[in-house]
Amino acid sequence: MRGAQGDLLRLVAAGHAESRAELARLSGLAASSVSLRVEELIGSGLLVEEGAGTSRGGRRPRRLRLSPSAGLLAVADLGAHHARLGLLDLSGTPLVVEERPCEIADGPEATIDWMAAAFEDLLAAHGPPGVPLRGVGTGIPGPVDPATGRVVAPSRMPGWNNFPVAERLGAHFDLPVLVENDANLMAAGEARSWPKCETLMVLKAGSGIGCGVMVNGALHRGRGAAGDISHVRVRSDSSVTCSCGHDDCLEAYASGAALMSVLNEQGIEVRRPADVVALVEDGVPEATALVRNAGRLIGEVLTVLVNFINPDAIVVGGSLSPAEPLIASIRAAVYERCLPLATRDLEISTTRSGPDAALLGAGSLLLDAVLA
Amino acid sequence: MRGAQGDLLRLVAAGHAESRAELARLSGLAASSVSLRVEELIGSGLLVEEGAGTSRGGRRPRRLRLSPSAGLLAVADLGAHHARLGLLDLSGTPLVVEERPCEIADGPEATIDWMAAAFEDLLAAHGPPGVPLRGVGTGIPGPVDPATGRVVAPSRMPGWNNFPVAERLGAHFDLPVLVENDANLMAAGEARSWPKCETLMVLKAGSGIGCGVMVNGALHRGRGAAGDISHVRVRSDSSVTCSCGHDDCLEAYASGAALMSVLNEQGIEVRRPADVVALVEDGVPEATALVRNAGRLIGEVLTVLVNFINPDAIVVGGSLSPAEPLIASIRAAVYERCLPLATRDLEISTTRSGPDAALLGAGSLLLDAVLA
DNA sequence: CCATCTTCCTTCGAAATCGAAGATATGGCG
DNA sequence: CGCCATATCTTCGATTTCGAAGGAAGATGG
Repeated sequence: MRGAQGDLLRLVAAGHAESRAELARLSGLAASSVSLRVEELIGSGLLVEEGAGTSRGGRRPRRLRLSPSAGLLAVADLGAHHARLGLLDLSGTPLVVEERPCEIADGPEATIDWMAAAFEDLLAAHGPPGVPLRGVGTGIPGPVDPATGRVVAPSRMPGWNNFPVAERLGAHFDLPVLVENDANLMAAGEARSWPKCETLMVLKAGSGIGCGVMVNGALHRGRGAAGDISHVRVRSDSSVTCSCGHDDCLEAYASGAALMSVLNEQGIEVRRPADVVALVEDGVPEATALVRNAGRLIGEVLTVLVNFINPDAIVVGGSLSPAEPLIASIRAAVYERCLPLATRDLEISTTRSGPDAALLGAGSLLLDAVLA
Repeated sequence: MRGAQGDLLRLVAAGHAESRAELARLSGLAASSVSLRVEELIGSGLLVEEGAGTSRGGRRPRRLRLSPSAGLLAVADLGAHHARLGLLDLSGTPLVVEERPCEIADGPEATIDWMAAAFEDLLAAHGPPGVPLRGVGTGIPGPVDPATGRVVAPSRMPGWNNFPVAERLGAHFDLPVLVENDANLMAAGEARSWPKCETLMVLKAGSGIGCGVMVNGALHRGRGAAGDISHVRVRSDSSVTCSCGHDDCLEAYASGAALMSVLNEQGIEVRRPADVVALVEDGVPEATALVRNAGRLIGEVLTVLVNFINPDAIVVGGSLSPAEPLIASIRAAVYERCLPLATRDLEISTTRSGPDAALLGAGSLLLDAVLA
């Protein structure tokens, strides 16, 4: 997929362009060059022409789409006790998504080999015959060094520290490989659902607290830990020591794990963050109060970041996100304390991409590698 | 300066490239095309060949520089009671820099007209004859809407709210005009001195507290308030109401103005932030303690941002920055509390560009407009 | 001092890209 | 319905860009 043609494909795949004219506008190439290239791409079976779009006052554009047989991407999102796995076509549309149990504590070798086998599984069961796999990618619940594809100092992944995940996964497939933090993938996935938002913060509120940032339309990786807010010190009366060794980390008060441990101590049995959401929906006051407090603490941290980054939107996802009081108190804290200029057009809402956000994000980022 | 040629000029002007070979590497153009273009640019008097560079194991490169007669930029940095003004050549090198008294409280019309006159002044006195002015720009001690060039909701600039600064300045000069927040300009200026740092936080500690951010080599503007940290709530025993109406803003404790007011209450007379620095250098314990506390508070705020953005460096500038205890306690707070991954290669130090950082930044940003 | 390697830069035919003009298709309006 | 304005897409000659080959200048190492 040599240079300029890859650019055109990417624009179509990412949903930015649907016609030759749009491609010309967005790519900066002359309309005639675009036509030539598109003809070639159609000739080689990567693009297909599909009906006509709506007129904007003149001749209707001929819609372009990636051919469903252009290729497949196999993507995964690893959690502590289960993994979501999916196959996407090159435009990022899911063919299948499954959730399977999987213990990350089994260590990297076992988990990655299991993932490779699961991908083969999905391909055999759902892959249209003759359509080649073009890339594989996975999200990891911990920091990933963007340069090397290694996991770096994860807090809840025993045995994974410094493990070369990308390398191991690449040994199974001779293809472009993507390994990225799960919250970062969520951010990349949500970005497709927020086309007007150049800078976006995506909060993953589950048993941990993660956050991914898109700045100017691109994922901001920093040194691999960018977006981390879980070990920010929060204002609090009591004093709790976090697993990281510091006192009063956000994670120690507002993560799903923290909420669950408090509830369990109070004799209210919960096993997963979703159970907390259920309690809130049932109107159990202890749970509601806890969730509301968590939202306030998270919101106070976001306050600093909103003033600093001025995002266009804050998206809340993760297994705790369906709990209404969570987002309500995040909103309250942010709107109350941030600069008017920063909140004037700021939208704070729950995920538009749903539980597959990370898989979609993996697809989106993989495209860049596959169509390079 | 049509497209591709502008790109080449910009690479030379910004100091990224010094030879045809480097231009070819950085611009992505073929070496032969670069040679052609460079020949034209030399022909039209914008570039000059100047001696030979150092060999990297083969033939020595022929050094390229922007012609001193290619053009001038007039830039300013407005403060509350004075302004720095300068002329730069197109490679951003200052020809003159002057500081003149100037009351921003006189309102936008008077100030901007004064600035225009001062620019004419400088040109008459120091502009080489026949070299055209190619752009003007200024820094403003308040938020600027990047889209319109208007000042938005500034806290200490009576009469400036919503004033179209860029428009008024443009009325004096029919040229590209840049209006930008002063801390943002400082960030753009420092960035040239930190060539290996893709993402950079630049703190301006003066009578106020400002901050500018470069993300992936580009200034991050957000909605015009990006980088604002002055109204972050800090942990504190007492309770102070800030001018913004909220309690316990960083600015109310750690800004130069706040330090000065405390010192004056204690009967130690200070009029400018530099006086505070002098007291610290004289070993006056009240001043040192205050500055150290300010550094700690600032550092605690930076903690959150460092974890989130993972900058490559934090640069401290502004009139308070020469006070050693300030940066020492910022360092202490950040290194103590941030994630190891975020601080591993993080450099925290004082300005490399000195007091002209904002002027240099204005030049750097103006170039993009002038050579577009 | 000479062969060899590296890097810088230019030359020149091949290939890609452009842009102006025109062909095609559609909506709007009298 | 016919005409105009608008937008999409193609054709084709002019221009730009590329890339392979080679010349120029210096480093390296016998």
